[in-house]
Amino acid sequence: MHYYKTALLRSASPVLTYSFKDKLDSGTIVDVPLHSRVKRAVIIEEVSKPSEFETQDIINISDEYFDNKQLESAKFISEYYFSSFGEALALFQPFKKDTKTVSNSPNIDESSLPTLTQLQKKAFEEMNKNSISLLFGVTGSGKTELYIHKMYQILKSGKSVIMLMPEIALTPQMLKRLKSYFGDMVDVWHSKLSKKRKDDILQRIREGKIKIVAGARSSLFLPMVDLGLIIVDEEHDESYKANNRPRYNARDMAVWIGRKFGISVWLASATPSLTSYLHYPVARLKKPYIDSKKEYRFITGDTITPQIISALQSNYRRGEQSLLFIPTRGNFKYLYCPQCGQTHMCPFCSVGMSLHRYAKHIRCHYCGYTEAIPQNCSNCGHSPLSSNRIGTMEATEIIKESIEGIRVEILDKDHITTASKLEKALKRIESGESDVIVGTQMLSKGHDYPNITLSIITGLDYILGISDYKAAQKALGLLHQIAGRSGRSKPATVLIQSGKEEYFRKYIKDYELFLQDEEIFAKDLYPPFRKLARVLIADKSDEKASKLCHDTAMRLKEFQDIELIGYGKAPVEKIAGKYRYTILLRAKKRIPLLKALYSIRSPKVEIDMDPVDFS
DNA sequence: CGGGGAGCAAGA
DNA sequence: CTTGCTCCCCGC
Repeated sequence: MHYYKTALLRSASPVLTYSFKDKLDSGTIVDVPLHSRVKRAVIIEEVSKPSEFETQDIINISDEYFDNKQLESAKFISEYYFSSFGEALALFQPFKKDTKTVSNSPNIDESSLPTLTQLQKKAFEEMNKNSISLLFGVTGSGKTELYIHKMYQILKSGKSVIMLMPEIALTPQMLKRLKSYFGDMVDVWHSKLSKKRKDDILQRIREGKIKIVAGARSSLFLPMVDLGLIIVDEEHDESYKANNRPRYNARDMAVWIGRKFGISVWLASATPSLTSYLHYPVARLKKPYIDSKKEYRFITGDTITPQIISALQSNYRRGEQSLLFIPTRGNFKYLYCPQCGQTHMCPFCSVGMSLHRYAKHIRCHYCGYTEAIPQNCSNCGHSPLSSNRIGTMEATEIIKESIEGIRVEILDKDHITTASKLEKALKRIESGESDVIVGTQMLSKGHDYPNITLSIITGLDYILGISDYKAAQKALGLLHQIAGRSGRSKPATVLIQSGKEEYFRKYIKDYELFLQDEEIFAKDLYPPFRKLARVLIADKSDEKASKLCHDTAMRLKEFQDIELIGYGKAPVEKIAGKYRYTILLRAKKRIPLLKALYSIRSPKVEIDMDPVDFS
């Protein structure tokens, strides 16, 4: 009889030991009995007969298995991101035994590939010098052409490609474009595909027929035959971080997998994260494809002002298309100065403090420091401070009331719920059936709107003031991404609603200059110079949660080489009837941080490594 | 995760 | 003392 440690798929339980008459390989997926039910589990390793308990027999051996790379990656995820082995393995799509694979290098005519400009060629060579590198290319500089050339190169060597994109940037446009070069060797992958579609795609991936997958973060775990390249498009995007267990970051995992298994990794963005900018060799791609004229003008106010309406109106009369950006209305309000754009900052964390009007205070989401609601701006003394925010619906109503006959397209999470809705909306925009596009962050991700001649960005000071160390990166990123959506074919105006003209003007033309200043801000405080971890505690009993939070924080306080930034009520105090508390930790090195976190590990606390969401 | 035993409250 | 229900432990 043989004995095996097995991980129960999707289960938070630790690995359990089962027996079987034959020798089994690590990674084999089997059925095991548990509590008189049948569970899917994965063979981890053979062990000697356990003495403390009677083992049960494995019921069935499936023809599916995880390969060694998947096992190793899952092990890392479970250890670094604090999940069970079974939860981490459940991220992966298994291989199937006896699958016949076609491992040919496909026949593509190199001359059919898009021609690269001199600048693109130079960036391409630069990118190929290292196995992991960052393509820092402004919007419209033609990053996709470089992807296509690199994909061709990888395919020619008989290998395959995963291209990660933020879910909502996964447009039919991109797929169509890739298909025009690589035909049915390309397909998509995301969580909303039907079971049938997924099975079909999986089979073709396993057979090696699909050599390029463009997909959301879960695509990283597909059973590609001989993976040679991972592209992470829009690498700065926070949606690469999973917000439930395992709380992995797909961008960071792409790099980990690349390093570990010798797979090339291309990170790419017009507005890269400070972390990637400082960590990886950078290839710059500066000049836009069509270098059209863009004029930046700053306007004041904090809602849809008459100035905005009149700008929209005159652009509409000229028969031109406009774009209006409105920040997503988040869970939190921020007090900011309508005069100078300043938000009240936490003296300890250098992040904006959020407004809790019912509790009559402002609070830092990192350390919990609170102050009475200030009456005057801490920067210029102006009073009163503002916390007004409007949504896409209200903005649309105002526009429609003010400008007769104007056709408005709304692009936000509430209106664009499916891929087909997005496709239809983009079609209406392209064909000129819409005069104004009103939208949230969704506007900034990957879509092209070739005819926009007026972009208006509202509420930028609100973004800059949110309680997040990346607030400035988000605000500047948005400005670059949205401004980059306009003036693709003709001169365009960008109206920026902000009291911080001097600040934003400095960085409009060059995001790299911003990153250099951001580096100074992050030193000694934030990633990549410091590691952050968040502990989340939730319980139906407020007292229990509060006590556990306090006790855990006290235990963490004892550790050397880690810093307890703060602990207490979470910014969102209650979800689904459970009271929420958080602890935020900072450390210079990951090892002492992980050590401390392992000591408090329990089913009652959730650990979030490298958090991006602090709510 | 999820079955089932412990432990406690209401019912007869 | 039975029945019902929640919580928490632990599974192999």
